Amino acid sequence: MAKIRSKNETKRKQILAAATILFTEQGYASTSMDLIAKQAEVSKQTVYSHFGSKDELFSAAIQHKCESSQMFDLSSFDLSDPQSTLLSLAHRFINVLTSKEGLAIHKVCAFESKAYPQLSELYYQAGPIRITGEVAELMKAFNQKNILSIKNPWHAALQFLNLMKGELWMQMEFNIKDKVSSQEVDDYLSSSVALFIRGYS
Amino acid sequence: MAKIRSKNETKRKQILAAATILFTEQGYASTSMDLIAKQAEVSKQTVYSHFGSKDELFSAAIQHKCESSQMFDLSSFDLSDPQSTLLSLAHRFINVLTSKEGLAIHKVCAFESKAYPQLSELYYQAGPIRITGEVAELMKAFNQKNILSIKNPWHAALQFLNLMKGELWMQMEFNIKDKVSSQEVDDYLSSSVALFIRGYS
DNA sequence: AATAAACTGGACTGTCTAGTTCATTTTGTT
DNA sequence: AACAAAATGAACTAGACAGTCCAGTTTATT
Repeated sequence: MAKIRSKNETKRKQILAAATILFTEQGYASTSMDLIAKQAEVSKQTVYSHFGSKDELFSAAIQHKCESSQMFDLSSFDLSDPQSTLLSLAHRFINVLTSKEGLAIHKVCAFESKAYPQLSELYYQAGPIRITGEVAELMKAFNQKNILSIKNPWHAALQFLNLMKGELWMQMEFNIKDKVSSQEVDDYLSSSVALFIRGYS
Repeated sequence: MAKIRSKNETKRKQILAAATILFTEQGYASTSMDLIAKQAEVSKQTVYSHFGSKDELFSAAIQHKCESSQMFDLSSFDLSDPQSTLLSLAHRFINVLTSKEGLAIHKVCAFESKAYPQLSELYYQAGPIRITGEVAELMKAFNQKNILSIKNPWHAALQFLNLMKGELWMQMEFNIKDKVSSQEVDDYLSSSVALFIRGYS
């Protein structure tokens, strides 16, 4: 007469959601289990019943975040006009990069990389590496159609993405606000796309 | 009959040194005042006598670090051969960037940028902005001597430095080791310098 | 309806830490 | 030598936090 009841999946999700927000916003050390329980509208005991310890919950939260990260879909890109294609890609990349969520998890994983190497590796693979890989595919396509002359698509993808980051990334990383107009960003991206295309013609 | 005695400057330096190491290695929250005192070989009370609180000590440590950061000296560069000049600059930049110290303070300032905006701004100005400014001067010189055609030296400096960062920076940020041989770094830097020069010829 | 597991809320333990207090010792200055 | 400020070390306060315990309540399954 097994009366096996499964734990409430909804509560698990609530806990994970609250933990993800709090951990990425405040980091591991400054986030208490009491606050997570409160934020998740669940008793502390339930938190411990679903996730055994603070460590486990932190890992689960970061992992969850990495798995649910949506990627670019680059299949619909028009290859014939590299200038506008790369410019629109650049804008989309910058948007993802400088989103509140994207920034927060990046910071936490970088900061806790000593204490949780496996987590930062996970994020690294699910985030930066995956995006670079997709852009590298695009670079390969540009090369195959003789639109650009790219010997090493991986390098080209890294170069492109890093070029686009520019100053904006650091400003976001350091929480420095409103010093650059969107006009300035547009100018920077345009000139960087132009540099990239000239360099690979 | 003033018997004014100044506090021991050596001890102040010891405290600051210990605090800088511990704060950058472990972050603000995970570093205790007791440990700092122990590491500095000084009593806890002396720490509080020199620096009023943990906050003040943290600020002083970051500020100290920013002030003592040594910069590039770009005056000795040979402008006539941009390829080799930029390549050697790239290598020096990468070395500074990926040094243990450089990484540690970068991470802490990024992570604590919400709690200590003035400190992250300080670091931002003393580090990234200062370096970019110096490289921008070099770009201006290249342009004035008609060696490269650079309209916006600041943009060009940002582009150059971000290009050079490439994958290595992220690997260091996330503590991912020994996946890239120095040969691979050399290749990446060479091809990036070439891209930059082709783009600005 | 009966049952057992999931959940709640609150109290509790042990540990850690920022900051204080104080009696004692060291040290620079006159 | 005498003085006073600086430094020590150890104990102390007060609060936070991870994790546990428990008595009572809800809820899914049989």
